[in-house]
Amino acid sequence: MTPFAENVYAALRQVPPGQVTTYKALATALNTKAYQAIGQIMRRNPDAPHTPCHRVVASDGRLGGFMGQRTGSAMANKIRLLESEGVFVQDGRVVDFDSKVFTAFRLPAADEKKGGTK
DNA sequence: AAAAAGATAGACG
DNA sequence: CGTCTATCTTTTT
Repeated sequence: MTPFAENVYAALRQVPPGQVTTYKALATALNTKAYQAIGQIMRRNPDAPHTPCHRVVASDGRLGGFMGQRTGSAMANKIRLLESEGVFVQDGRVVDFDSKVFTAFRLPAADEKKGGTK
């Protein structure tokens, strides 16, 4: 597990159901510009399905590319999952995306070291 | 160790 | 609207 990925998960995990985040938001939360790097980690998803990569969308509100394909019935299955959380997707785009984008990350890279209480 | 690829975003014409 | 570049990490050879 890479430290960077850990931060990505920490931020992604902060996204509540019914909401979605964008690569840009994650990158900003991690104080980095590697939008692709974040997507890269998602693609491998070393911590799947613990990491809701389907909850991450492009800055335009589009789904982007999840299972390695921007189109396909397989992706439709993922969309169905989002609907279950309250995130509807139409035409490959998130409905009311502007109101569902979550960018209030708590800056996990700050010091989520977890040492517990001590 | 080095090189290539990757699910983006932004800017320019 | 379409095309190109910049950015960082991960993975593979």
